[in-house]
Amino acid sequence: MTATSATPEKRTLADEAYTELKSRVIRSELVPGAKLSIDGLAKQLAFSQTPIREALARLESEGLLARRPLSGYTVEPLLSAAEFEDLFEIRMMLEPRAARRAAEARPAGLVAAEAEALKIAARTPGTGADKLDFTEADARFHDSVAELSGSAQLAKAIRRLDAHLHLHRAYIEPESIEETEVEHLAIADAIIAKQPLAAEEAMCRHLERSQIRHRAAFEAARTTEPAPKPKRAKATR
Amino acid sequence: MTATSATPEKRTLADEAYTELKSRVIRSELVPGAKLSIDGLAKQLAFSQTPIREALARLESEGLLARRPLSGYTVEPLLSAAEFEDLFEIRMMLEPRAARRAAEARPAGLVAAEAEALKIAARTPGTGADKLDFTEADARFHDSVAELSGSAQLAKAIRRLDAHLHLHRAYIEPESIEETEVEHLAIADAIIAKQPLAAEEAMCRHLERSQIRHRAAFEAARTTEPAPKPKRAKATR
DNA sequence: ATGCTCACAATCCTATAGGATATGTCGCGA
DNA sequence: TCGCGACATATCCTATAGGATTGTGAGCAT
Repeated sequence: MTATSATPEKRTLADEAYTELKSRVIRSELVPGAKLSIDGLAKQLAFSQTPIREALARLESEGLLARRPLSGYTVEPLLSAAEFEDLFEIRMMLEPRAARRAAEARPAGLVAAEAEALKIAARTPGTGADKLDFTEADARFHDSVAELSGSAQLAKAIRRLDAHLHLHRAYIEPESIEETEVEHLAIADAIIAKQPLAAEEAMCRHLERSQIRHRAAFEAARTTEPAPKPKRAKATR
Repeated sequence: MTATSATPEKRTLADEAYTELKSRVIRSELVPGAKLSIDGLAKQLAFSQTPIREALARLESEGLLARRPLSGYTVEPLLSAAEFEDLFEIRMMLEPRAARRAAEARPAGLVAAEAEALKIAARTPGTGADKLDFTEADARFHDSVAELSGSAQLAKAIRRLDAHLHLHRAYIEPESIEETEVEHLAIADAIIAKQPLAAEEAMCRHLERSQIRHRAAFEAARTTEPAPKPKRAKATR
């Protein structure tokens, strides 16, 4: 879940199914409204129903899927235009504060390693990278800043917005990768230099520009596919 | 989930198990660190393992339980003092804004009904009510304000803080019920009167005072039971 | 007496089959 | 054309069995 997890944790089949299904939703292999059949997925992924059920339950509780009690799971729709704006409004409430707190006094011991890790996280994948790679790198950086805020609650709140998940479902502007990296580095530098106000300000500006960059792509995604209304959403067998 | 859901939705056994277990955690029948045995719970609740697993998966994804892959589920610890302060800091970022937006222009159609509902939600249970009733009433009011903000994203973010859940786990100051109601009514009046700044300010003050009220109880809870360290946490059979 | 190794029991995880119930569709009659 | 009832589908739930892993406790060596 966290980008900084270094433990080689044991992975159960339920975890496997969870990440696989989540990935499919994010990369739009499962479009909004699509129906998910439990034993269909079980056969397809080649393990039994139990781990599938657990994965679906988790995804539902995260808001990616909806469950209608005796009818099955379906994929939740994309963010509306209003929800998109709301999402960034909330990010503007939380993330600049996280950046500020990350730049404020912290135990000065492991700063060197942290600084290094942060600079690395700020980098975006170069040429030849997938769109998804870019989204994930961006998510990792924002997660890192949130973690460095020192507030587990704040980090959790930011993570649960699932901002990058929603953004990638809508689309990505690949030509903005370099801009993003510049802005990330500005934030990272301010944090490392322990300049709280500069970090807060840099995060603010980054979010504003990111919102503008994504808005275009988002509008495009909404208008090009205005809900084809398939009356029989084919179950993913 | 939402306090305003009026649909008589169908409830599966998994839902049943979910609410039952969540209730047990909130009312501290299941203390932090307690171990949850799957087939123990299945026998106790008298249905099979599958719905139990689904309920546990959901609770884990919400952060109430922790899962160690081949060892079972355990109840997550209470908020630490720092996390308690962080939680209120985040609430201060989100909830006053929600109150402001709720007071801003909304479609003027259903205002009468909404205003009535909000005033009702602002009331706290009178004498003879359980502590849990008070917590739930408080949660309902804050949820109502969040919903009235018109931003589904903001409402979701606030809801996912699970603020009242954490507070009730720690304890409640029953003598502060009247103060709470007064403050709630001030917020509700400002919203109904469409005074955004007043509503924001009232929510701010309410949160500040609420933080003070709960802090005492919270400190007490933390000091009176400083983790008894039971080396064999008894599984709830 | 202390520390280490091994075996046992408990528990979790997975897999599979089958019954009960609700949904959605199709066809029939008014 | 519209409403009603039966069928097929799909889901939810149950039950059970076997493989895998963790943690405990006994036994032995030092």
